[in-house]
Amino acid sequence: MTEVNHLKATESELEILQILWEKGNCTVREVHEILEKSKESGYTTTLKLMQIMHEKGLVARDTSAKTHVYRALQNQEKTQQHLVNKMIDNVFNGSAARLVMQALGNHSTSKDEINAIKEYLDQLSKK
Amino acid sequence: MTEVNHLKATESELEILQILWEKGNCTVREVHEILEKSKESGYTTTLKLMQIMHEKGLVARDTSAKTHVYRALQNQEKTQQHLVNKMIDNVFNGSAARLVMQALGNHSTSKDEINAIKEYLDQLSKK
DNA sequence: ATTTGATTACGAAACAATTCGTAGAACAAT
DNA sequence: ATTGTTCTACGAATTGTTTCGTAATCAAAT
Repeated sequence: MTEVNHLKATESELEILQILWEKGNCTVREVHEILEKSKESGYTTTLKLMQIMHEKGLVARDTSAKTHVYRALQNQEKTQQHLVNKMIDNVFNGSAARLVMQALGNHSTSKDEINAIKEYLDQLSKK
Repeated sequence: MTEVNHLKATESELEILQILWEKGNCTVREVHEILEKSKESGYTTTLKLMQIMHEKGLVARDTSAKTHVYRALQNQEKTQQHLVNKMIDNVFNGSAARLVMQALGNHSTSKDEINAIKEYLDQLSKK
């Protein structure tokens, strides 16, 4: 268990990681433009956040050109896993099943999604 | 849609709500003793937190005796729902299924739990 | 070459959350 | 009634996060 990771990202940092995971490589401006859609905040705020993330080792950046290019260093799955586990412990008293049902209950899920999950469960059962 | 709720609890406040949900009515000391097991912090810290939660309307308290007794005012399911939805949006790009699989993958789930979820899925399918 | 515009760097303000120390009230035990 | 213990109240320090203003740098356009 080499815990290389476990720099916990803040709420805002997660939003940015999110974008980097999806887009791959981004400039500050690109990130900022996406952020702007759902948020009110200035460009230098985004910049600062990404600089801090770099200090913390959450992202890497290429500074060879004037405009720096960032990419996520945190692994998406690991981060998701970590957050989900935390949530199960903190909010669902350790019951993954409860969280699952809660998640499926409201967040109207398509038949395809439901089937995908069923298959997944079958595989799990076999072990 | 009477939004009575939606005072968002902080991380620490959630831990306390958790305990109150499980135990029902608690004194500060009871809460603190449980908290202590997983956390390093003083009694007055817990007290202060619970006082703040009272100000915010997250908990009610009975002050008729010297030692006050607290209980949660936030509804557990609603709070869970809210947090899960937020997580699906923020961290799983809107896919509940992804969260579910992530949740089940690592957090070693018992056969009983898996079966419970399957049944639940069957019910969902029928609609 | 000068202006204009976009970029980074960075300090510091503003805000939020957590932690604790200390004082005083309540009460039980002596 | 005095002492010791447990409790609440509350201010204030500490720590963490987010926000922005300003200066410096660079490059493109005039």
